[in-house]
Order: sequence, then structure tokens, then C-alpha cells
Amino acid sequence: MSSPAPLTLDELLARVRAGGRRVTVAKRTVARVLLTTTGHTRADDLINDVHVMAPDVSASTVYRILDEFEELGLVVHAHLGSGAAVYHLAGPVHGHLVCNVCHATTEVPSAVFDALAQDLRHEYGFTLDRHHVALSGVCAACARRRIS
Amino acid sequence: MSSPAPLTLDELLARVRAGGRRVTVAKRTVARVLLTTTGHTRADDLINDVHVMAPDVSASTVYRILDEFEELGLVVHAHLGSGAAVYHLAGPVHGHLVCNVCHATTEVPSAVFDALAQDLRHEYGFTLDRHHVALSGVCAACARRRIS
DNA sequence: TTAGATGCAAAGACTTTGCGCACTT
DNA sequence: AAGTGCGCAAAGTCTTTGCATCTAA
Repeated sequence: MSSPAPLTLDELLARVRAGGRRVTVAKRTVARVLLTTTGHTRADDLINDVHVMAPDVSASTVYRILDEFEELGLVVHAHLGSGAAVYHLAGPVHGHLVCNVCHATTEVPSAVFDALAQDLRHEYGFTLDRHHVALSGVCAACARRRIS
Repeated sequence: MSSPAPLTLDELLARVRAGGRRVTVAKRTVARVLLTTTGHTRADDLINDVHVMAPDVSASTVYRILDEFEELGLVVHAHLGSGAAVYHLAGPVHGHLVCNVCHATTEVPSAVFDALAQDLRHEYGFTLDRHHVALSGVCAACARRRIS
């Protein structure tokens, strides 16, 4: 249940080496971007950010690196409804509320799903992956806007 | 809380007319396929099934018709993790449990999410869309398989 | 030195769109 | 008759892959 401590760049790269992979300019750059990015970011945006720091890194490389980081448990991705997947550093586990109307996404602590997770385990033998909870609906702001 | 009664082909097409749209061979075929299909089906599979009955109906038309049916409230679609969206007739509201390992999807009654929905409303002002609940994790069968 | 990593370009999966003709109403 | 809906083909979005080259260790 303990949240992983926030990683530094060096720790992150150390984990890459520990996984038997090499540390390269591209990986360093992707790592830096992930560390400076708040929230959930589409690969597209990550690629743009990477290009600012290292214009020669190609999109396919970023995808490959994100896959690798995910295998190493450094990064998590989620599919928030239609459209591109979003990525973020593995950190405190949380779920996502995605607004149907404005597409804003809100993070919610994993504890909100405790009761549901127990239910699903008991009733269906289903082990909820709390990293990937993404629920759609209407956010508070849009609900207000809709009434008026 | 009442579940819509299961629609017949004629009722379905009547609703299309009621919505001010025309009834065509393509729509009739898509409707028939949806009615004979159990569970959640990717557009791809629907298109194949439609082709069996009406080889001349094009894929883009099926997509257009699914959109139209969805606007009319006849069909619901959901994004179950990565990959293509799945479609099904609007019926009893339910959520989906998607296995990370074998990709099987299990339907669960909407009531399972009642408590969660209340929490989300109260804590975050978020109105859960129960039609689109898709949770990933590990299903009972795969969990067993993993242990051994 | 040498296997893993990258860039580039092409392909792939899924879905949408433009256009002129056909079919429903 | 009027105009919605359709087939076809092309484009669009997001992501993966093949291959020759380069580079970290």
C-alpha cells in the first residue's frame, strides 16, 4: 500500500541500467520530460516536449522508450476514452475521472475504489488494476453549465 | 432504474423514423446484426456480419449508422482499453470488467457501482456515466492460471 | 568490440470525410 | 421531386515495425 517515493532523474536512469538496458540521450530526455510534466500526457505532447530539448529524437523512439519504461515499472499509461493514450510516471496509484463534455480529467485517490475492488474480487474473482481506472461521466463544472 | 425493454427490429426502425431519419437497407441490416449479436462487438466484426447479409454495404456506412443509432439512443459504445471500440444495443445498463491477460470482458450489473457513483457525486461533483464503465484487471481464470 | 538503441520511412489498425449517384420518402 | 443516405476511395489519427546505422558499455 506504500506509495513509491518520487523518483529523481538519476534514480530513474539507474533503474533503466538495473533492468539491463542502456542509458541514451533519448531516454534521458524522455525521462526529463516525464519528470517535469504534471498530470497525464499524450504521447503526442511528450514527443513535442522531447523535440524542444532534443530535436533529433524521433517519435517512434519515444514510443519505444515509453514501452520500455513501462516494462520497467517506471511509467504507467491509460486509455481515457477515445483518442490517444496518456502516460505518466508511476507514482501514487490513482484513478481518473474523465468528463464526457470538456474532456478534463481529474485524479482521484485509489482509496475511493477500495470498496468496489473488494466487491469485484468477492463477486467476480476480478482483481481490479487500480492504475488503470478511468471512468467517464460529467464533471462538476459541466454539470453546472448544463443546467443553466 | 427501469431497464428499457428489449427492442424488436420494427421498433428499432420506428425509432429511426421517429428521429427524422430514413430507413434503408444498410440500416435494416446493421439493426438486424445488432439484434442477433450477443455481447460487445467491435465495429470490425459488425462490418463482417453485415457483409454476410448485404455484401454491398460499406464499412464507412456501418460507422455512420452506428453513430446515428447512438445519437438516437439505440446503441451504446465503449472503449475497452486499447484497440477498437465495442458497440451494443442500448439495454440494461451495465459495466465491463476487462481482463488484462486474456482480454475477456465480463458484464456486471450497474448496481455494483451505486456506492461508488454516490461517492464520486458527493466528493467530486462527478456524475458517473454508467454506460461506459470499463475497468481493467485480472479475471478469475487468469488469476488462477498465474498462481500455478 | 558488439549487441542494443535509434532514425527514417513505411505500414498498420481504426475511423472519418468528400463527392457524386442512388434510393427513401 | 427533393434531399438524405450511400459506396468508394482517400485522408486522418495514433502507433508499430523493418532495416541500416550508430553508440553505450
